[in-house]
Amino acid sequence: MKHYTIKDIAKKLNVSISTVSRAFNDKYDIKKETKDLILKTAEEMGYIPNPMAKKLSQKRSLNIGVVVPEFINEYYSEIVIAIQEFFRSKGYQVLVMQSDEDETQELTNAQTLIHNMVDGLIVAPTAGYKNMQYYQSRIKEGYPLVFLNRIEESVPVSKVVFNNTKWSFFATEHLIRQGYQKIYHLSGYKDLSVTNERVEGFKKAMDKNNIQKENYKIIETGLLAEEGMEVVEGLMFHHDIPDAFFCVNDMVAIGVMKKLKDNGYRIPEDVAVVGFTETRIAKLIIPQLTSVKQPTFEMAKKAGEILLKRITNPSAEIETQIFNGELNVRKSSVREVSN
Amino acid sequence: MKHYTIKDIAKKLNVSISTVSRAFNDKYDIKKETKDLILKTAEEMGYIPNPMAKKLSQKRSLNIGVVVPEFINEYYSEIVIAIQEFFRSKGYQVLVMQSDEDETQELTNAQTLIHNMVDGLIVAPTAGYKNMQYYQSRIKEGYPLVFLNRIEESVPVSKVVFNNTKWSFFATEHLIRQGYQKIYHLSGYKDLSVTNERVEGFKKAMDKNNIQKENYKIIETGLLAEEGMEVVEGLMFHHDIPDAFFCVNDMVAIGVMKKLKDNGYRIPEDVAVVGFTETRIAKLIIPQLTSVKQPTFEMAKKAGEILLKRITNPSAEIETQIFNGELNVRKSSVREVSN
DNA sequence: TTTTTTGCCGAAAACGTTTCCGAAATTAGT
DNA sequence: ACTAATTTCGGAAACGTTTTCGGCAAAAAA
Repeated sequence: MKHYTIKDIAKKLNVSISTVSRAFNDKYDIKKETKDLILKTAEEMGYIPNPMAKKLSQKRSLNIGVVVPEFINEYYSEIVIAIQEFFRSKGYQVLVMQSDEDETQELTNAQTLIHNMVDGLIVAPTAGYKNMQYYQSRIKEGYPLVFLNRIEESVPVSKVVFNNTKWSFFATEHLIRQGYQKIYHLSGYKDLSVTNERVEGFKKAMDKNNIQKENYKIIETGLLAEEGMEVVEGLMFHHDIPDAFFCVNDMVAIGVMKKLKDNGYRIPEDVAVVGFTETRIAKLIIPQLTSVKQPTFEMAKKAGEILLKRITNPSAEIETQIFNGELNVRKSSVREVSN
Repeated sequence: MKHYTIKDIAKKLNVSISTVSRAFNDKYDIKKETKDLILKTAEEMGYIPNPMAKKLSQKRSLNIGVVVPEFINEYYSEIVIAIQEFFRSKGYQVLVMQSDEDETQELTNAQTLIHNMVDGLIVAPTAGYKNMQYYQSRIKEGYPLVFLNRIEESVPVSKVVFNNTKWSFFATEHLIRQGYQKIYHLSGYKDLSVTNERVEGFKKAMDKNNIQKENYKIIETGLLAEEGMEVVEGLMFHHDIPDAFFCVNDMVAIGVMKKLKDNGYRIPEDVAVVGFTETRIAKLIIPQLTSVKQPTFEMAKKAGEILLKRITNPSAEIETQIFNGELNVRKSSVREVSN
């Protein structure tokens, strides 16, 4: 009922508040018996330390901030869950804020968390990178910060990223090997590092296989299924449906598949579709969707580890971790009758 | 760089710290000019008030806690986003924690948030309700608390819920009207209020339409697609595939559809499938999935409103809000050729 | 002019901890 | 038994705010 404080315990036991404080933070000199006594009666009284006071005097909050662009697509949900799991075991609490793919919101989120004295921050930036100057300043002040997944090269900060170029390349080459000639890449927002990298991988595969420029296209879209559908609609109007679509994510791929099937195209016989950043739905849709799986859990955990290292040891050096994934080939992109 | 405090400003301007404090919280007597001067120089110095100190002395945090069972299914993601949006405009920050459908974790989450002095808490309980005693105690202490969506009847607390019984009834009747005779309900976890309510609605529809007990079944599952698939597999083994499946959510429905289609069943000609708590994928899958749409956004906002009212006016009375949705009929459950 | 009100502000206590510093009590060393 | 070292503890400052109380001017009322 009433919130007891350290003072109440001290009064009750006729000891000083410093002694009581010592009992809880066992790094100080205190007789074992008095410590036990204090802890016991504190327990009995139902004492709960006030975290605000603790943070105020300790200058740390045991809180970690996470800023993600969204968590409506399961990718960032998984990331957040993994980060929470990691930090929970270390005694930290993870506060999550989402930016709704809006740069201004992202800045507000980061500021709010920092002003709330989170001990460190993991940020998956949204497109645009207008906030880099702000992050730069925090970094200069020594604020523990780790960037995740969407990265501005110029900022000297620890980063955890996926090797988009490489796996985009693999996914594209897979399509080429299957015999699909004309391949269009639906590329997500531009100005986004992941997008640019995937475009790069796509182009590389085209170059390496000597596919001429008139036989591929890069079409900018968003991350939603509807946007994939719109693109296909536009292409149908111009009688310009290619042999294969390589999409920025599964949702767009599913939109593409939907529109194609609605219009009588057979997948994969007529048109192949490949996604990226595999989600659970890839295995459930018919035909099953080929996609690149990212090691979401491991990436999130690594980001946590780097941040924690940086928090406990302020002079820990900046590190960049690049992760690889796997291409899960499924029916949506194989011409032969196989799995 | 250096974090300035209220003292620094006071010293610089030769005023007292109380005057500076007054300048920021304009409810106190202070001359307009000095206030402006203080605010201006504070701005120049890049002063940021320390939230911990503020919370410590004000006894409130301007933080709101939200505990959800998971946010991997887009339902709770949307809920959280809507709650954040609501509170952000009121100057509150929303801290999110997820319980991974685990009661112990849920308790830890709620405790963590409360110990961190969130001004109020919105909880969507996980199955089991073992933590009700804890919540009871908080409520007795006057802690602002709103329950969302999964409710224990016995606890006297403000609640925001969806009318599961009613819409489960409607969805089931829709199947009956379409001429499907034998209908199985895949019901999610037992012990969960939403599950029980939907089962109730399902049974009501059966009763009202005089469908005999041997022509329907209620099968307990989880919330994942895989579990829907397993059920179908089991039923196929016993040559017991019904005319229609009414599923606890879209993911299970999709699992069911997948397994059925893989085994040559046509949907909806041979078997109909209906989901619940509509997600984006419902429109994208083929055939499109009939599902019950919940007013996620409005429900979340209402929960926020009730909580805020309770925070600003501690004697605000308990209220229960029951929401209705809509049944979006799509191809997966209509026999006639229509849209 | 004297008294009362008003406007503005400073001093200081309070919020609940941690932690430095020194003192008392105990133990060890000779 | 006397000094030295060690253990254990209390006092008090500090963290950065808010807020109560009261004081002193200036303005208003008498």
